[in-house]
Amino acid sequence: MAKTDTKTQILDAALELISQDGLKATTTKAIAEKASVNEVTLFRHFESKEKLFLAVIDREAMVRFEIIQHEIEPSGDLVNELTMIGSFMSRGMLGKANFFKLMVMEVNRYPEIFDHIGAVPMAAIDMLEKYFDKAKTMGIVRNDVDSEIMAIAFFSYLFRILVTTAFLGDDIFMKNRTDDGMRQFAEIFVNGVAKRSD
Amino acid sequence: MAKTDTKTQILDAALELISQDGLKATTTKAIAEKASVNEVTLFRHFESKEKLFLAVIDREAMVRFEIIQHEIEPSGDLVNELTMIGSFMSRGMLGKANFFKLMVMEVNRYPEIFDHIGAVPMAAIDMLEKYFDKAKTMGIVRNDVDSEIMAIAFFSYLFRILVTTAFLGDDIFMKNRTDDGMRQFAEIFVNGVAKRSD
DNA sequence: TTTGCATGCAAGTGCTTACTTACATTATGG
DNA sequence: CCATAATGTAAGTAAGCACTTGCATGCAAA
Repeated sequence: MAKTDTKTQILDAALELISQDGLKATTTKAIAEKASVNEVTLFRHFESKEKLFLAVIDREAMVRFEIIQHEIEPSGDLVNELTMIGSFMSRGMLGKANFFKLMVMEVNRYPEIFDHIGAVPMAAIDMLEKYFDKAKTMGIVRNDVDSEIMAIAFFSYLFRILVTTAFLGDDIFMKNRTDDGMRQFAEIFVNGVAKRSD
Repeated sequence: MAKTDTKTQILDAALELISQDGLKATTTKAIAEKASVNEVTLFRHFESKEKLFLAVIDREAMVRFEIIQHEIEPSGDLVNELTMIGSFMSRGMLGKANFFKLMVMEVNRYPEIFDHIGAVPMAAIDMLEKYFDKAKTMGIVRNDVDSEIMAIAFFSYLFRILVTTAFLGDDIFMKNRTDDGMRQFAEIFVNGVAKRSD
């Protein structure tokens, strides 16, 4: 087996187990077993459990989703577009749910993780903010509310899905209605819950 | 020192430390020190670290906030009322942030915790749902969207505050604008972000 | 074939930590 | 003031775990 493959296997196993049980409760023996390698091999590659842990973070933090990078031009149909953006971002973030949980659980003991946790959410909020800014200039979104607040409000719904899925296995509040819920949320977000006078 | 006081001190210390570092990473010695009690006393009261942990959960799960129990009659001013309800619920939940974090971190190893995690959120969502139902009959809220979806959408904003505060120390997204943000969010939630034609 | 490198295997070391035991000390209520 | 219960102190035990060492094995390139 090539060296790089072994390393990858160990990193994968470490990510999965540490995100499940926490760093302290995860043994190097268990990681090695999950990676189908000898425990000694683990130490030969990473020296210590802590360095392995930090290597996991380094590797995962590298992979940004390009997904969120590019900006989106508002088309006019806010509800439809936000439904798609929301579903898209949600899927992207859920792909990193394990890593998110791992960081959040260990940030107390490793404060240097802190900045990584916010990175993806901040990028998502940033993209949404720009989207709303453009929609304002197009005259389809209100001018009297800060775009960042809009972005954070919208993002909060996605964040709830991420957190519940990462920590509890699935969206315990929406259960199996998550997909349908996104459209209904977008509807509320765009038009509000208040009854229109017209 | 009376027996009950000692027990309480140990339970308090255990809650604080375990919610910080996780069960496995928290030592009985550290808990005893924080509680200003001898380590042996801890074992005399709780037999084992695990039983102490479960005792913490039992105690905390007992204290429901009556806060959320009673229903609220919509007054007509949705934005103002939801701002107040949101701030109120948020404060109530933040008072249990440590316990929330503890449960969420250990639920993988102790699945029996699961039901406790959802209890408070479900109660909050339930109350909001009833609130929107009543507001519908009063004709101030749209009838074409499910009240539960509305409740979950609104709750998601509170949930984000809870999670970020519990795990990261404060609301990293809204930073120091949390209070002001609640009103702006309520505004968006009630009236939507779309520009009105009228 | 040979050399070197990655891995496996077996055994062990030293430290931490949950938990115990035996005894001394303090506090409290009758 | 005495009896009893609660707590402190000191020391130790047993187990788990991170990490090491020495050696054998297989594999791939020269």
